[in-house]
Amino acid sequence: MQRPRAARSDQWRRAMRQPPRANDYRDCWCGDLLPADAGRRLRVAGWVHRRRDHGGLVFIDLRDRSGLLQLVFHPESRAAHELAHTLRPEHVISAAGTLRERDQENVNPEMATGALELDVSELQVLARARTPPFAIDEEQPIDELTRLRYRPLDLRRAPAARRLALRHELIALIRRLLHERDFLEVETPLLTRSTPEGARDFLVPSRLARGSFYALPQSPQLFKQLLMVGGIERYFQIARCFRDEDLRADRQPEFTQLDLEMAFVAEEDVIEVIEAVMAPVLELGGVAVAPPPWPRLTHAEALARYGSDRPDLRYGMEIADVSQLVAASEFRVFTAALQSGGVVRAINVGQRQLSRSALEGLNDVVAGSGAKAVAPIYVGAEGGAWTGNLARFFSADQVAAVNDALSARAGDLLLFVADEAAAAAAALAVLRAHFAEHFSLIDADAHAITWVTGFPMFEWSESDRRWVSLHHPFTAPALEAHERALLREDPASVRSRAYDLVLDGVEIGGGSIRINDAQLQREVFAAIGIDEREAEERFGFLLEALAYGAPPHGGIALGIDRIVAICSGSESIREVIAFPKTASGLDPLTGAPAPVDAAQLRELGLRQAGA
RNA sequence: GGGGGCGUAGCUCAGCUGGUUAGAGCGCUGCCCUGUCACGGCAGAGGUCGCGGGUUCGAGCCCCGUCGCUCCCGCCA
Repeated sequence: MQRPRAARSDQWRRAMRQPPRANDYRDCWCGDLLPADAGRRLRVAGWVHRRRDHGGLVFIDLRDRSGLLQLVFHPESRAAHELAHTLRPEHVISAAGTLRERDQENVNPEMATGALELDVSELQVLARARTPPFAIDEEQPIDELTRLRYRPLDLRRAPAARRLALRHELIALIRRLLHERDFLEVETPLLTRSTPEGARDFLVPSRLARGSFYALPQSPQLFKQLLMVGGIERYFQIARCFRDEDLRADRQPEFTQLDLEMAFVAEEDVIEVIEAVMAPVLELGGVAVAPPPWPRLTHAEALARYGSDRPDLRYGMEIADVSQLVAASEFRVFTAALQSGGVVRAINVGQRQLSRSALEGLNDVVAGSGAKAVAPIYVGAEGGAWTGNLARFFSADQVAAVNDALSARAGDLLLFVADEAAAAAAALAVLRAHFAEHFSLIDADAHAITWVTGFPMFEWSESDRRWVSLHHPFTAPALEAHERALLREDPASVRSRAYDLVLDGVEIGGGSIRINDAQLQREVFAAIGIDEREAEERFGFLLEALAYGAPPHGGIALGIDRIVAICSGSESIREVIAFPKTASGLDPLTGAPAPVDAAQLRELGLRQAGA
């Protein structure tokens, strides 16, 4: 097998801003030394990155966070030279000597300090290292389980260190920009009470109140609203959030949000702040998006044109609704779907020839979306007439109208889905994503960001047999005071004042204008089946706070992990979290979660069920 | 909860249609080497083929189960 060439450049490492305080270990960083430093007598410390032992001369590449520096051991410095033979990768050493400029022919142009080397006269081994389970000095991909099991070693590798450094830079910028805009960073409790709506809570048993439990927060939502009532006016937090649900590449049981809330604001105020903060953050992260103001799509528009409420705008193939255009056709699949209240929608895949089996395979591609089938039609060369065995069901006028709606040209492949609106949208969204991937339509450097607004306030939950909040129950409805009866009478018609931020088809944040009136909050609770008593019991503290003069307020939460993942080109947010968990919620490093002593359980008043 | 992919040396992988003693590169150990920078040379060690069961004269390979990793659906306001 061809062995991938190890990265030889350590240029990515950021220059350290100031030298370390000189002590017994070191007085300089490795990676920052310049030719002007040649001649200095200095001491460096770090890990043995690589060793090249010639028997006579010994070369060591020494690594610290700032980068690499070559150490040379000459036989003349006998003690150091002898000790140098015993060095192995990842041993921790401190070395003192004279920094020299290398002879011209010995310069390594691929190394930031490649024109320099430290002529070592004194070597101290601070710690020996076992042979690491994988090489630190290569970029070769290692099985993720192994990396997590040995995460401290993995973090020594350049890609992991680079991602953590980027994460820090982005968060530091966020803090600075929000500080400049008069936001206060306020911490909120991690031990709080369980709330009924939303994700499953992680519970923490109470020792002092036996039989009762804290919950880890799914987000600081309620606390930030209380901070608004408390007159903080502009709050933010880099907040850890916890949700006990099944995991994905972009979901961890604990994750980090930029949580933010503002008083006396409407949608535009929150959006303006986020654009002002996130534009420079994305720029620093190397993600080039259009300058603000960023585009807005309504929820309905996003579903109609892209089939998804988090549309990926990096590629075209917009969906067109052709229901009216084919209603009079002879094609029973279409007309039957329309008669039962469904829709016929299509995308134009462009000049693509797919084999018969590939076309049939599309049915499998959309299978998970609930739609039954995909009907492919090719646009022929002659005047846009359709080819294939479905063509005969459509009149020339119908063909022309559909071609027009899809901007179809000769040779284009059109894909139709006839189904209930939601299933059709989902299927076409899957097809868009499938072809974007399959035909490599997405330029690695291309990014597209958009707001999605105008969400429905509620959606019907078939499993719970009730309306549930699409965003959360504290989101304000887009209703005038005299329209409030709609919350009871026609919940489906009510829009909320929520907004999502979508980058490259990933929901990176969402927020809303909140309810600041206790009575309206009660009515919204009632609409989702939380009666007066339950509302008082679970959310009494919120209702009480709202009753004491709550300013109009709203905010947003942005997924820091997802943002850093996109900025660093990571497939999974695990890559941008120092100590992540596996897809089954385990930490291979610590072994968490783990059983506890019976005594610990007793103290908490807990007993294991069964057994 | 459901579906797909993966699991062979410390790491990354190969292993044909089921057939002799399971291989490679890197790493590791020992020796040699004074200008290397993925140093080089010589020699060597290293395997519960994830685990359990089954089929077979014979299983790394086929079947069943199970565990782990991973992706997706459900779920995640």
